[in-house]
Amino acid sequence: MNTDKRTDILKATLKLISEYGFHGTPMSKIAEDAGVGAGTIYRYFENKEALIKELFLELKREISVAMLAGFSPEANTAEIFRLVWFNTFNYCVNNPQEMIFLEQYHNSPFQTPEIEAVTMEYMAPILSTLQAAIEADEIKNLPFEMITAFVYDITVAFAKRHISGTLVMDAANLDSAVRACWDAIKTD
Amino acid sequence: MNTDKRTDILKATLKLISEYGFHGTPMSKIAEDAGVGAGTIYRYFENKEALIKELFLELKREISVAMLAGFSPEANTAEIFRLVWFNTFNYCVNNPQEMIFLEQYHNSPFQTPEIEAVTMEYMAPILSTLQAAIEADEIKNLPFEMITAFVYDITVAFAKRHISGTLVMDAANLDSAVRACWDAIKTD
DNA sequence: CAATTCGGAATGAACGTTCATTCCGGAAAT
DNA sequence: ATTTCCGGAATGAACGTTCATTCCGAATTG
Repeated sequence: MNTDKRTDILKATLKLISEYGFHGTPMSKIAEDAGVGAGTIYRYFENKEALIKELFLELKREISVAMLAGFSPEANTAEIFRLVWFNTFNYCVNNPQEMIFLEQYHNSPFQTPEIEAVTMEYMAPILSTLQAAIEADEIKNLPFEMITAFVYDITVAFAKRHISGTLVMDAANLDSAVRACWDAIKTD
Repeated sequence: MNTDKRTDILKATLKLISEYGFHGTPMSKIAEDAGVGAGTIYRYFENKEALIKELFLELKREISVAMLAGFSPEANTAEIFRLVWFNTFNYCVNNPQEMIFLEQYHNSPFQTPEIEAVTMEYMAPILSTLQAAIEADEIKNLPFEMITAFVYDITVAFAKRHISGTLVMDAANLDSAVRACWDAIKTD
């Protein structure tokens, strides 16, 4: 476990920032939690901002991979939708720290324009499938950025409520939720 | 304009925090921007955290009032939905600083459980109307916290994309968006 | 094989800066 | 005259970052 200090530092950063926020977690605490000296962090990351950004990019890649897990272009469109939707929801619920960090970063004044480009890059594999579904008149002709809202943003909103206990997403509620989102974008 | 220093301080706080974030805006800058001495802030607010919390509560009330503006229980359910949806979207687009601040606060580790209670309190007027629409089988029998996601969370997501230029919400896109959200919750 | 040298990884005390908050002399109001 | 309000310099704690030093395994030497 102590062979890769870089990983230890990233893990500590994720844990602390998801709980205490960016300004609530000093570098000294990160060092302590990671079991390294304060100066050691600067052997792996240029500064605090770079550390946070690298963590963000790593988690963005991780959640994107999770969202598209098991995706195959041949499947039925409705089934693809459910798959990706549940993938997203499950990642958030099973990785609350990661989700909280991502949302915090997303809503912080770091640099918004770059983020969307990264998202698009990771979602590329599914783009042509969506386009085909639109042409086959299975789903409405909506911009990709609008469709993502029904798979990502709203799913994260549900996951947040579930984690905070505001809205318990049991099997019935989950089914209602994914159905509603599908009704939003399907044709008819 | 200078009679109410409290308001000046809140305005400066909103402007600076929406641009630079919580830790990016020192009290000294807020004082400077509000045109008051640094110590004066502490005559109106106990400390920085209290100042930010009061601003949040004030904005939460403001956006809630805006969301329900023009609402009358007698109207058609679909029309009520469109009204509230557009109210929400327009508030966000016309008050980007307020929206950014609210989202930042919402995703910060201040105190999440209390926030939802405040939201519910302000949304109370529309609750019985929603319940009636469910009983009349006009909309699906979904928990209130699920319906809010299709009015608030997803609308904010669209507003964010619109402001950042990722997805220009012209008349056509707006209509598509509100239609999709309505399709999500309406009965077949 | 033992002793010595070497170099980069790791350390954490120290530094300079920034910040939230306090304090107090003076201005304004009553 | 007395009370209330205000400003901004002063304060001290906390922070990110640096850097002189230590540590340690591997390479080199005798």
